[in-house]
Amino acid sequence: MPPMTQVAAPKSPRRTPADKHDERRKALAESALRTLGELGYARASLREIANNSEFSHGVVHYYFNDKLELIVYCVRYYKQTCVHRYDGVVAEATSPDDLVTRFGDKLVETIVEEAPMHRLWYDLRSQSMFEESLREAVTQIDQSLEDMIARVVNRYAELADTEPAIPAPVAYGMFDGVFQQALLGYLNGRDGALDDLRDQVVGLMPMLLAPKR
Amino acid sequence: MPPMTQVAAPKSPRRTPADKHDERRKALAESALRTLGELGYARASLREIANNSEFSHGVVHYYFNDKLELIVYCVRYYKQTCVHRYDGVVAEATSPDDLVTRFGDKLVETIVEEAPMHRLWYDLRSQSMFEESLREAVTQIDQSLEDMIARVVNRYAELADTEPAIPAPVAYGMFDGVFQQALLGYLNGRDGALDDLRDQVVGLMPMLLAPKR
DNA sequence: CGCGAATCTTGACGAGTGTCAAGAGTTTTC
DNA sequence: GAAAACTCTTGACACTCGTCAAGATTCGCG
Repeated sequence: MPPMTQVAAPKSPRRTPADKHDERRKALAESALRTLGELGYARASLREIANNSEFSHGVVHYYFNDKLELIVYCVRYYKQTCVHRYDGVVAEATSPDDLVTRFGDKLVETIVEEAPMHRLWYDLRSQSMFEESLREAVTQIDQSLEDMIARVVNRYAELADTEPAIPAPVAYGMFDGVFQQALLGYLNGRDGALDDLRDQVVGLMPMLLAPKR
Repeated sequence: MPPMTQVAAPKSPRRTPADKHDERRKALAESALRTLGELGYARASLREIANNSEFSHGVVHYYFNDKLELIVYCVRYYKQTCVHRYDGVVAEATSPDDLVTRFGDKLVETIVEEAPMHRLWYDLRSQSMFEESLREAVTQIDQSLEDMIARVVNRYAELADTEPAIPAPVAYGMFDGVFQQALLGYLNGRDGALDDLRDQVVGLMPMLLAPKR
C-alpha cells in the first residue's frame, strides 16, 4: 500500500496535489475498459490490459490493490457516465409518442456504439451471482439503472397525463430483458434485431400506463 | 478420437453396445453440472469437476474432445430436462387466474431449488457474447425457452378467451428480465425477492392480453 | 481361462495467471 | 543541485490451467 501522504495543507486547489493519482486511475480504467469489453471479465488478464495501454503490467498494483478492485472501479466509472444517457430524452420529449420514439432510438444507438460495454456489464452481473465480492457494486449499479428507467417511464406517464401502471423494478426488469435479447441478436448478426427492439419498445410503453384518468 | 467401432450388427437393442458411452457422458455431465453451478463457467476447472465426481481428471478427454464440448453438452443436457417445466401448469390450469398462480409458484420454486443451474445459464449466455463458439448452442436454448414461455402465454390467452397482445420474443424477454432480477435478489439474500416475483407475475400477465373480444 | 479391446489413472508438459519485490527513472522539495 | 518522494518497469515467484501420452486396470467374448 502506498504511504498515503496526508497533505495537511490543501493549498493548491489548481492541480496535482494527490489527485494526479485519480487521473491516472481513470486513464488506466478507460484503457482497461477497452480490453475488458473485448475479452470479458475472465479472459482479460492484467498483462493484456496493460499491453493495450501505455503502461506496463506491474503498474496496476500501484494504483489498485487487486484485479478485482480494478474491474469494479472500471465498471463503476463507466456506469457513472452512462446512467444519464436518457436524461436528454426525458428533458426534450414533447409528447408521449415523441418520448417513445426518442427512447427507442437511443436504445438502438447505444447497442451499436457500445455493445462491448454492455456485454461487459452483463458478464459482470452474472459473475456477481458466483462471486460474493462483486455483489455490492453490481447491486448499486443495478439500482441506478432502475432509477434511470423509472425517470423515463415517469416522464412518459406525465406527458400522457396519467400514472405508471407498474412498479419501477418491474419496468426495469422488462426493458433490461428485451434489451439483453436485442444485444444478443445484434452480436449474433441477426438482421432486424435492432429494428425489432425499436418496435418492441414502441409496442410496450403504452402498456405501462394506467388507464387515462 | 476413439476408434469408433462401427457395430455392423445392432442385434442387442437391450443394453451396452456402444451407448454405454452415452450413459457415461450423462453421468459425467450430471456431476459436472453440480460443480459448474457452484463455481461458474470460468472458475470450474476440469480437475475440480473431476474431483467432485467418481472419475479422475483425465477421463474427460476420453468422452469429450474439449472442455467447451463438455460444457455445451452439460447445458444442453440440463435444458432438455427443464424446458418442459411449465407443461404441467399449462395442462392443469383451469382458469386464467389459476394459471397465473401456478406459473408464479413454479417460477419461485425453480429459483429456490435450482438457483445454481440458473446462474450457470446466465453465465453461459453472457460468455456467448464474447465466445463465438458458444453462440449456436445458446441461441438454440434461448429459442426453446421462448417457445416454452409462448406456450404458457398462449394457454393463458386461451383460458381468458382472447389473444396475446404481444409477440413471443417480447414476452420471453420480459419474463426473463424480471426472473433474472429475482434471481439476483434471491442470491443477494434480499428478503421478499421471491414474493415480489410472484406478485410481479400476477400483475404482469393480464397486461399481455388483448382486450377481450 | 486368456487375449484384445475398451476404459480409466497417473504424471508430466508448456503456457498463462495474479502478485509482488527490487530497482530504475522521474518529479518535487528544500 | 542534492535528497527525498513519487512513479513506473522489469523480472521472477508460485500456482493453476487444458491437454495429452503412456501405462494400469477392467471388461467382454471366444
